[in-house]
Amino acid sequence: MYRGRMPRSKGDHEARRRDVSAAVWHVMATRGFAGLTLRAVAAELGATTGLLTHYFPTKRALVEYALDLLEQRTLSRPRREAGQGLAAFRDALLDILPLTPEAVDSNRVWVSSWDAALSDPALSADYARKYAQGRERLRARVAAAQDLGELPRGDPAQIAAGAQSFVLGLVVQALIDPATFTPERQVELLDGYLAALAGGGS
Amino acid sequence: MYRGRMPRSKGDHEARRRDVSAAVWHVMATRGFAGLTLRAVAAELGATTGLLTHYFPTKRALVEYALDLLEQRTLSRPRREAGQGLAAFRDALLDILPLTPEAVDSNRVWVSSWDAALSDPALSADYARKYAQGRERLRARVAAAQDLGELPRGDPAQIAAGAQSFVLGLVVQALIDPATFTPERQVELLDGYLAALAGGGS
DNA sequence: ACATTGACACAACAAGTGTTGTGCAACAAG
DNA sequence: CTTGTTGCACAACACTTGTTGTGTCAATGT
Repeated sequence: MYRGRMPRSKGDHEARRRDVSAAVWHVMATRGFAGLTLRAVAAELGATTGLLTHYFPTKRALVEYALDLLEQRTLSRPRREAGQGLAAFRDALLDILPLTPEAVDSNRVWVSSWDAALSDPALSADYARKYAQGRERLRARVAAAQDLGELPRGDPAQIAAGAQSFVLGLVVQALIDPATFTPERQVELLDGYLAALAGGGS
Repeated sequence: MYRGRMPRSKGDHEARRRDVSAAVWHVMATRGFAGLTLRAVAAELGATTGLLTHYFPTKRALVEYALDLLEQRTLSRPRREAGQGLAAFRDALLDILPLTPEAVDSNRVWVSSWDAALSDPALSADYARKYAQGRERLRARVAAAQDLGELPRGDPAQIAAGAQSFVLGLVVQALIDPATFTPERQVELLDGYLAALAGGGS
């Protein structure tokens, strides 16, 4: 006996894949990477596992697609771009922090996936590449700020790497202890860091 | 038919529990939290799952014991204590970084457990508490450095929180991309950070 | 109107999981 | 030597997991 819901019309294959991926995203954000099971995703979607295997041959393919989509969405999200030089550098760092609920979810997924990434050399290398790209973007902004005289001279790549570490650690702290690391506190800490970089005023 | 190995003599119950926990530790460091299975631990130990259930009623108890032991061992490990003031602050931060293979393993286990911690409010609160303790210890060292005039005035708690974020992010980067973030590079980045804190010299 | 095809539900599968129970060996106490 | 007790192997358990196959509905092309 068939008691399924009305299926989608044809032709929106890719759109449906994104729907599925969104469900994956939500399950990961709430239950963590370890709690990411096909049946949980299906339940989140109000469907069965048959739907999932229809759109993705294997679980790994599903997760990879979801992570790629997350990265792509992260890259194309609306960014702050209020200023130039040091302000632009600050904006880029603020964009990483979990200051909004959506950003919290994204970072949550991110951190959760580290466990799997550290056990899988291929994934690990992929992550290393993505972080290196992020560092390169930061480096360009550091150099621009230096040209404007807003940051002291010094290897911009090293400054970028340090700033990336700083916000990355801040992300982790904010996720684990959101009560202490409120959005205001995060911004405060970041500004303190930038002030120290700029030259040590109080 | 019984073909078991020679069992230990009696009375070393707690010692055997630590052996088991060491195996847990190793499995977590190599296969990640997701790969931590009772049979994997048993195999690592050259035993069966029956041994594990003999010493621990449930898997959760086993993991909790292993994590507690990790924390305890981390707290009681030999620490650098070369100097005072800013040097002591630096030493405390260096102690966190994965500069040695053992420290890499410890941090590896740590990062792996974040996934589970973020999905479990109780664990999450526990981690938040531990991090807060670490911050408090750092705060004391910051204050001491300020008293010596080696660090400029400013809220020592905020400086400690920032430094903790910095090293924490550096830990993650070093684990994911050890080729880029070699021990020397890590120390270099940390010293750059401290130099910026101290007042912005190149 | 009919055939085809895409979109799923549903059930079953093998493999792996944590857990439980039974039983044997070695030690310790009487 | 007997008798308990500890330390563990071994096997079976109920369950969850990813995966596969089959069947049925709705949409589409002809």
